[in-house]
Amino acid sequence: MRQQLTQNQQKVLDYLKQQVKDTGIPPSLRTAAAELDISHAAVAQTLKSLEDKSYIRREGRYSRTLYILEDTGEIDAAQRQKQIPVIGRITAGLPMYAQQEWGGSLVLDASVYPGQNLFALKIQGHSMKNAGILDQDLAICEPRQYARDREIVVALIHHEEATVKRFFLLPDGIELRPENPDFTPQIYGFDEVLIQGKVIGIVRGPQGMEG
Amino acid sequence: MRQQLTQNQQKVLDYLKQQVKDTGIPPSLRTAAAELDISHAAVAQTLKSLEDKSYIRREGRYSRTLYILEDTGEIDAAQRQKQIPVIGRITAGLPMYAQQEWGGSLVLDASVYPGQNLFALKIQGHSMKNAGILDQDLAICEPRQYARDREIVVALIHHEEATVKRFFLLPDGIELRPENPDFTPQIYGFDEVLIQGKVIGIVRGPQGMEG
DNA sequence: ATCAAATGTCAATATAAATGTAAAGATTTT
DNA sequence: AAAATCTTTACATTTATATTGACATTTGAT
Repeated sequence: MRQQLTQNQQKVLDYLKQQVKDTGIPPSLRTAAAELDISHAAVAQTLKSLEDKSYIRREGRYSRTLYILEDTGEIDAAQRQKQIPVIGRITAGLPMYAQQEWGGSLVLDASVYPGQNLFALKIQGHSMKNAGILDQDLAICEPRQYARDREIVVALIHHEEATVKRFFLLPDGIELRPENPDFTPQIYGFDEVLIQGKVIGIVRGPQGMEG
Repeated sequence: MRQQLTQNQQKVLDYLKQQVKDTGIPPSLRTAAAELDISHAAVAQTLKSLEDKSYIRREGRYSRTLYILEDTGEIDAAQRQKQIPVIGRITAGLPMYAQQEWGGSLVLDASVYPGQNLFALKIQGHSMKNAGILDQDLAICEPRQYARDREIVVALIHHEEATVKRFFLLPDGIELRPENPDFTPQIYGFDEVLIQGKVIGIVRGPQGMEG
């Protein structure tokens, strides 16, 4: 939902719309200023406000182009919102119970991530780098007690160490394979690994983009 | 556990929540006062009580920001949600902001992605694989006409081709470097490249996890 | 290509409107 | 009695609006 406009901002926007409709091109600052009976710099400031509020868009530093954005009328945002818990960080050695600790919650788009009882897990380490999963990413997970071959899963090893790896079913056990040549695949017996969920997505924020 | 609210405090809090849900921003004291049919100072006093009981949080001495808190102490999900447009294809000639090119919108967590006028761009291809950016990912971008060295940016080449690459400023031009040995860095003159934004995050859905 | 005109930007400053704060005291609720 | 609520009024701060002038860039005519 766009922020509401002040009276003045609405007036300027109306004028812009009218001009574009009449002449096909937006007016210059000084033309608009003369018409609205204010200074050109005042117009520039109001345009800045309009852009901040997403009613118009401009580009370049000295470009004269200006686009008027229509309301997309997308009223379904509230319905598409989904809130999921972020499970506390997974440090090797910590028992799973400790991971129930509150790591906050995350709002995401329900149309991108369908499913119920999803949870998020903060990735620690670079073992899945080649699968496009980096340190500090949030892995969006769907709870699951089983896994299919080649799926990326959250697995609990020896009931204490949780990890995100690619899953392979072997005749006599389970292989958890990292996606990074610096790490080696590990093979476990069926009773050593508990599948906790399947990774269905990734959310990476600004901090994660800096590495 | 938070202290219980009085009837009046609950009423004011409900009103605040409704406003945030409807308009996206909390009302001013006097707007709320008019709506609740009391004086603005009365509203201020109730807000004080609500803050003491940790149902809301405000900051600064004269700041207008107000956060509605969940019982976990986090900012309310409705207030954290942000809707941004998804840029579909970038077609020759047309600017990104030509609304017809929008491919819908995306809901995301404002506390993860701060900033105004963010937009999302669907990644095409594997050229940024080693930066953890895969085909079909949604790159969350902050609009910017410039870039600093080593930042990952959205660049428009020859006014028609939009691409996501790592940016390097050379003495006599711009290098756009892929993060994938199968691709080669490209060097352009200053007038061949338009920076459109900086990539501040990634959202990957279930489809993107299958490759 | 060159140059003048038109245009957009920026900074400093000023003013008005909107908004938040505080104090003092009255009324109501618990 | 104590706490919560309310009103009025004065004041402080922020935000929106406006002006002026110097400057950078683009446009268009020559």
